[in-house]
Amino acid sequence: MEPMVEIKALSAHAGAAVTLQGWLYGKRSGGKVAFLLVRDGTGLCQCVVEAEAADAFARANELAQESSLQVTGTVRKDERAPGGYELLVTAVRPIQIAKDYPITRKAHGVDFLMNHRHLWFRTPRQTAILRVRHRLIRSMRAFFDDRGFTLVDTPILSPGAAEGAGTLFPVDFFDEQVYLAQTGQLYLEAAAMALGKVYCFGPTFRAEKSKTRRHLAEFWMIEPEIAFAELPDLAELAEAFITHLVGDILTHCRAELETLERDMAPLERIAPPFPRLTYSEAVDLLHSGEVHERLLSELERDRACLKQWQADLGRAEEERAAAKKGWRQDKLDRQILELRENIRELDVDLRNRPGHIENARHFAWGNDLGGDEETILSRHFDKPVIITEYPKDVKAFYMKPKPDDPRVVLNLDVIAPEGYGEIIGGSQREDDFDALIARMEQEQMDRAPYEWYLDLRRYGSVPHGGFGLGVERTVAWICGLRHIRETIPFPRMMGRMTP
RNA sequence: UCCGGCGUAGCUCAAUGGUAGAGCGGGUGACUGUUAAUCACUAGGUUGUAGGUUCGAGCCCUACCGCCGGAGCCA
Repeated sequence: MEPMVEIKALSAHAGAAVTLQGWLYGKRSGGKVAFLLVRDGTGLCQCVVEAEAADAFARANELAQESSLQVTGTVRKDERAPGGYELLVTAVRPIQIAKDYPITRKAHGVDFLMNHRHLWFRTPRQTAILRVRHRLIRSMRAFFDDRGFTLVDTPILSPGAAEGAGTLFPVDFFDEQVYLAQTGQLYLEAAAMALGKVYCFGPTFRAEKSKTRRHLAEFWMIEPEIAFAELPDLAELAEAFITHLVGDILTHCRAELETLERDMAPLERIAPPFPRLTYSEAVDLLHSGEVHERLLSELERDRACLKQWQADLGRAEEERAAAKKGWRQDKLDRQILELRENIRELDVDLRNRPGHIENARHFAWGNDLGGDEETILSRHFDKPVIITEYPKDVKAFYMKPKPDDPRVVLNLDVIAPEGYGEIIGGSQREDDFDALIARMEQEQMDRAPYEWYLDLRRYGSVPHGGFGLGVERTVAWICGLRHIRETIPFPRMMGRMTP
């Protein structure tokens, strides 16, 4: 038999007879010629079956969308073929004939697609996202591996613990109530005292009842932890880390980003130094006339934009009504759907916006920065923003207060550009035994389960810290996705457990 | 938990309170270098559920269920 070839390698076999195996992505057929669009996970290839190849032609006509098959033929360069190469078919071998494949090559709604997630990710857009995710994870691990970090796996089952117990998933562990981990951090601190620089990478679980485009109940997080590191070291590491990730995706996943129609210009700008401001400076910025003016002018601009879109929609609908059947109508349908969705979204946004602007202007020092504030701050810059030194009261017990201003802690958040929200959260940890237990008492925490953790402060405590980066939010940002649910093969979120 | 929006054919959507429709997909046939092909024919419905108002409800009212995304919380 002819050599089995992957579609991505077709160009190296021009003129040769080869066999492809894969699935039928689409088909156009007629009396004298059939075009099979075959995908194999590495690419798409148009396979031309002419009626003279009678057996192949007959079999080609039996195939429906997503049937599995092998096709043999001669590779040839052709301008008209997507990808530039096509296969002139001599034999078609169906493996299994699919019937009534539910996802057609037309528009579908989110709920329908989510219910068919197991099939949905066969489409070019979804496979592009999954490839970016893969490359991103590989880049993340390479970044730490190349800098002398050791991967340490932390447990997924963890004893209750006090911190935000309300947001954990309870699990029955031999009649004992334990929880799914929401971070590996405490264990990682122990590992850092053994190995110096460590990281963990794994799933993490949050039972927050959040149904937004930024939330998953189960997501993946990579967390470095470093002995002898202070807040500025962490900020520098986070900056280098993100720069590395974006650069790596831009070099290795251009085709995928093009498939996703991601505007790459904002990504090309990602380079050190990132803007850094303290929480207090961020609050001042929110209060500033400069920001207020900008928000108001953006509001005006977006209102004009809404009107423009509504006009576009009206025009498209008129044109749709007048259009003849066929691809022209099809294209208009797509435009209309997209416009409607954008309009609905912007309309809601515009109605909420004046309130947000007022909230920002009167934001009180001491509150945690919410999604709106983050968005406002991130829109003020065109790179990720590092915000440090939040009020102690809104942060976790293990964060080290700033020596000369104990109202705040030595923490950092990194806010992604373009409104994608917080992608990194971390801190320098409290390394002093007495200060740590004082804080735990303040929070009325039960000390017993933490004795092992306190040992780290008893035996050779050193300044240290780390952060966690959310994989899915980072994928969503880099790919420019509207929703985080597309960034993970099988999303787990409130109200969604299948498939 | 709160706020807002939406539930009509397998899918995406139409339908002044007055005979439930289109496109796609499925089926049958025709046609051919097609690009989410095209043309003709065809099958396909308890309008989310339960009440109510009305001569008459897909449309109005009430409750519930489901979905969407925003707040809170967070990566």
